Amino acid sequence: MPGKTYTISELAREFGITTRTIRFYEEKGLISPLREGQKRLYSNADRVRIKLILRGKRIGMTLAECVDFIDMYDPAHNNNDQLNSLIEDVKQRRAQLLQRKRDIEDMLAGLDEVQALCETSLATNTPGTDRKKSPGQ
Amino acid sequence: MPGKTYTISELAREFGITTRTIRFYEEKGLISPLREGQKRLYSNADRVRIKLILRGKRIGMTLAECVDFIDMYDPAHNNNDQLNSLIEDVKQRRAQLLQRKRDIEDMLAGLDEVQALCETSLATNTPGTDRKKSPGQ
DNA sequence: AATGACGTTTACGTTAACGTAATGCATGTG
DNA sequence: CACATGCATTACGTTAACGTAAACGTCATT
Repeated sequence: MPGKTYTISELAREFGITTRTIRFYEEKGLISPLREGQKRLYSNADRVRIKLILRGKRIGMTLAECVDFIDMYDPAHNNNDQLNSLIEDVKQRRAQLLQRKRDIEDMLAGLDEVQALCETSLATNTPGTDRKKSPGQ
Repeated sequence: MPGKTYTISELAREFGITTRTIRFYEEKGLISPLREGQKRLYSNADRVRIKLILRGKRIGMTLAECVDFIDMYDPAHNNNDQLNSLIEDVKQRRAQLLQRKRDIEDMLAGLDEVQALCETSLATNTPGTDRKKSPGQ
């Protein structure tokens, strides 16, 4: 089985991005699809890389950071020195991610408060009718 | 008590950003410090806003999104219509944040795998000595 | 043969988020 | 007083991450 392949516009549709974006990622060395003549042919591995890139972007990573992150997965790390430095990288990234996770949890807590305030405000705001300025009680 | 105030460079140091950045945020209407003559005087409220901006940025929000987010907290929402639309906003943002939280958790899981691989690899990689290419077993 | 749907390359344009001078005022300090 | 330090304004420069337009190739329909 040769593995399913994708055209550029298939992937663009799937991920809700433009073909320009995909070509741009290639230009930047983020993906390297095969060619069938002139046309690009994307493997499932390419597809996954794009997915990882978009995931990274959602949490505020630059494309360069995304690459770094993705590169951790492929086994180009032979000797102990490289492995050790990779482990250091992993530690750093984990710390960063945990910070961001805290950020998100704080913001979620903030949203909870806002929503609670809104709802009690709605409840006391002349419930039922809601005309003009709601005259002072 | 008039409340503590800060100079621009105090805040810059505290947050590890440049004064240029702080002035830029003002230029964009993200903060509006008082003036003492020519000099800017930052209140604690200003300080908190900066903190919130930086938190937003860490998880990949644009400055505009940060403003939107921060604005949710101040009670400029009077009538029911505004409150309801605010609640809608909150819902959307919560969904987005939850997505990003999932993204982060997935990435953390990925890091766990990578680290595990590294460590087993280190363990079997001729433990103790580590010279040249470690001849095939 | 023309139309349209897809693909390609090349190249200039755009926006966000600052960086980096250059220049000037005010204040303290040896 | 000369000089350094801190803050200010004005304005041009820069980088990332694409957008957008032009101009062309290739099939399958019509």
